[in-house]
Amino acid sequence: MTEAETKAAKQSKSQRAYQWIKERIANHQFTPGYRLVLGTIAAELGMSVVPVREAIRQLEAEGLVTFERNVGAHVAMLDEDRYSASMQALSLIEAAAVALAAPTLKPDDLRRAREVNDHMREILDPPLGFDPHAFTVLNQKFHAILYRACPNRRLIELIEAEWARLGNMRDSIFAFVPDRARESVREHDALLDLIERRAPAHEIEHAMRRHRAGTLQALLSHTHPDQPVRLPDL
Amino acid sequence: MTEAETKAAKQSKSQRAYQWIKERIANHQFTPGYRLVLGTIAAELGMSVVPVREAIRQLEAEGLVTFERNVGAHVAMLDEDRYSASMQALSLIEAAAVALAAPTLKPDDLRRAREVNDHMREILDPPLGFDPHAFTVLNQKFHAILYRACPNRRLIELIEAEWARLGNMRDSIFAFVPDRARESVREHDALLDLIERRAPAHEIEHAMRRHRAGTLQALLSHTHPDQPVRLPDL
DNA sequence: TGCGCGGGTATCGTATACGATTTCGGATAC
DNA sequence: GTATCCGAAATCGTATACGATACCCGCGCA
Repeated sequence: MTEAETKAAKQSKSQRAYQWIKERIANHQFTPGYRLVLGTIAAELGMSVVPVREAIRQLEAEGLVTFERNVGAHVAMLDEDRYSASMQALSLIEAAAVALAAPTLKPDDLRRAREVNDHMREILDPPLGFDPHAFTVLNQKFHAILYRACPNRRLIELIEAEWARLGNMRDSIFAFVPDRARESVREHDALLDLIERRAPAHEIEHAMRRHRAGTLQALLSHTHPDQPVRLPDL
Repeated sequence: MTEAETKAAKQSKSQRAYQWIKERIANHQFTPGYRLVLGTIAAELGMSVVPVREAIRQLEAEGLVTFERNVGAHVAMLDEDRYSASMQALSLIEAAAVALAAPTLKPDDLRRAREVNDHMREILDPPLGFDPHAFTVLNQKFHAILYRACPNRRLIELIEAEWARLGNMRDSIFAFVPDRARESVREHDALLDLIERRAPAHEIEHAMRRHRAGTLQALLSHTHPDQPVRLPDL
């Protein structure tokens, strides 16, 4: 038995189910609204329904899954209002985290962030067409470098939980609004400049809020081209 | 069968267990570190262990309970660092929520908030000694009036989840540091003034952050009188 | 043709049962 | 007297079983 197998065996089945389902949701193998049938999942994982139910309860508490008595579980579907609210919450929390992280960021972190952002810039105009998924992955990486340096662990947890909640739709934005990608890269540069020159925390926080809000705004104006700006901003 | 009973019967046992345990934690009937034995709770509630396990898993996901494989569940115990981090997160999120809520607060809301705060001031110097618990209840009420008006529902959810997480220790602060209560009442007044005169959002947000941070600071200096200020503030 | 109505099936909710793991106390050796 | 080991008791983890509920579909009736 390998080390990995030993470790896996040590994990409870309910934990395995939890991770398995969460992974599929993150992957988009289970898309919003998808029905999670206890028996089917249990069979697929070679376990009984009990651990699967527990896993689903946990996911429900995290907001990734909705659960209805005597009906079943579905991958959570965020309507537009909820999505906007969640995105704004993420924006506010992440901005604070990055502002707190800024003074502790090492030159090496900044260098890595710049590398990622340069890579993002490079794939903006590729020979074979823009790849929104690749861009999104890099974008996430860029943000993570910044907020993960935050000394407040709880904020990091909250950011990542919210990030997971938004999961699905979040990724599609650069597919819908490729112009926003270009703008994002510029804003990333500006943000790194602010951090590098040790700008005051409130400036960094503000820049970060505007950056996230801009992305949300872009998505909203795309889905409702007729409606005016309506972000209740801070 | 009464209406209430019908409704109760319609709820799943796992939901009842969830609420029952959560209530006890909020009550301090189950204090941090208290061991939650599945069988005992199940017997007390007249159900089997399965629903109780589910309930505990949900509470674990919310951070109110810790769970260790093959060992059992305990009411979550926050060490000081975690507590500070969580409190700071609450401070940041609530400040944003109140800043967003401020423009929408009706004169009636403000009047109610003032009433609560006046009540808090009254019980600062009572004939029979200061009652920190009563003060805490009013304090919570005061804060809730403000942040509940926030148009962003998700922020409200996050605030209340964090509030529940902090639950236990949070309440004891005014018992430890009664002077902070006096200061709190003054800050509440100042905050209401800002809101009433429609101060810019960032001023309200800042005042709110300082208010919460001040309370945390008071608690920290109380538990470590020798140590200097060390709040990584925004 | 359209609309209830009833029954069958899929799925959920929970109890019970039992093997697995940890914990704790006592016996034994030093 | 202290440390260590062993076994019993407590508790956890999960499978299985079965009643309860909701959903689907076809039938009868208007």
